[in-house]
Amino acid sequence: MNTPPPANDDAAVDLGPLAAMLHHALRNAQAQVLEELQASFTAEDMRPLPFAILVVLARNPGLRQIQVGFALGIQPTNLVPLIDGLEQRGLAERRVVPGDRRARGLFLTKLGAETLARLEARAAAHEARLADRLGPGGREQLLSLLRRLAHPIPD
Amino acid sequence: MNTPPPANDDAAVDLGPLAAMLHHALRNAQAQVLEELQASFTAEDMRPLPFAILVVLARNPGLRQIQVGFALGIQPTNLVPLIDGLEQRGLAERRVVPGDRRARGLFLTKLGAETLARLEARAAAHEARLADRLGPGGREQLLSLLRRLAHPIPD
DNA sequence: TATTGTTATACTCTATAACTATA
DNA sequence: TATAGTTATAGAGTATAACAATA
Repeated sequence: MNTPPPANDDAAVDLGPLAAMLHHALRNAQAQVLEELQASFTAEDMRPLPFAILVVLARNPGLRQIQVGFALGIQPTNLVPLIDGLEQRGLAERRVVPGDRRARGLFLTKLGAETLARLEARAAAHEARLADRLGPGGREQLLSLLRRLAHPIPD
Repeated sequence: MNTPPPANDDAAVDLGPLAAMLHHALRNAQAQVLEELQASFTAEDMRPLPFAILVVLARNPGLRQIQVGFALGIQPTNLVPLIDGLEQRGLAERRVVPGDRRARGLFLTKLGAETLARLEARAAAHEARLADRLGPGGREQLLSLLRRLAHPIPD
């Protein structure tokens, strides 16, 4: 994204209630963090969304597409081209599931596992940089608050 | 978005490092908050991005497109169809700027100001709901942490 | 009848390149 | 030569409807 006010202008624009809206703050923070993570992935020609799929496949080999989609908030229909891409690059593969001929079990290839190891190292380094920016305890507190927002909570 | 794990499944999927990544938490929280804000805007047939433009125009009448884009992190080229939409709906208008015949000053119409008032009320109500979910002081703390993420900070 | 995966399609948001009319 | 706005275009990401194969 065209990251917003790098806080350097003189004749500042009055943002009114936007300045105090969580939606606005989330949008800006997410855009910045996404851009940084993407930048740290360019050397591997990878993006955050397919990376997330690789992470899930590594921990849950044989998972079906519908389950992967559910875990990551991706609709089955939108998952198809993402899996296609990973398969074409030789990072993941679809295999038939013994008991159910409709389903496809998803697996990381050897290349996929090796690539993922490098990607996770890059992601961890980025996360450490973010933690630095947030100060002691800031990251954990932020994660906790974000999780409360993510779940509507039947209160 | 297809909001992810509503925390009700039994055979949970292992998300590995994703579960502790700020990018992932931001994505989920942003998707949920965006969806809620959009839902609260549907009665006015409005979306968060053009709403943000209306807010800025209300506080900064006569602002040029390039300045609006800079304030909101929208490229001039992507702003054009957004302003077109607001203009076609009679909510905002482009006027010639006295000193510079290249530029366009942006203004809210009367209808735009009236519509915005209703939208801001809806946005404020949503914000209050989010604050409830975050507990005492949670919202302010979250805003502070998010702002630290949004600015790379030349440290 | 329901489920898994798929195709087709559309809309929103963001991105780059190149153009116009001014300055 | 640079700037404000614009057009054209492309790529992600997300959304719905409908279908084939299978359960």
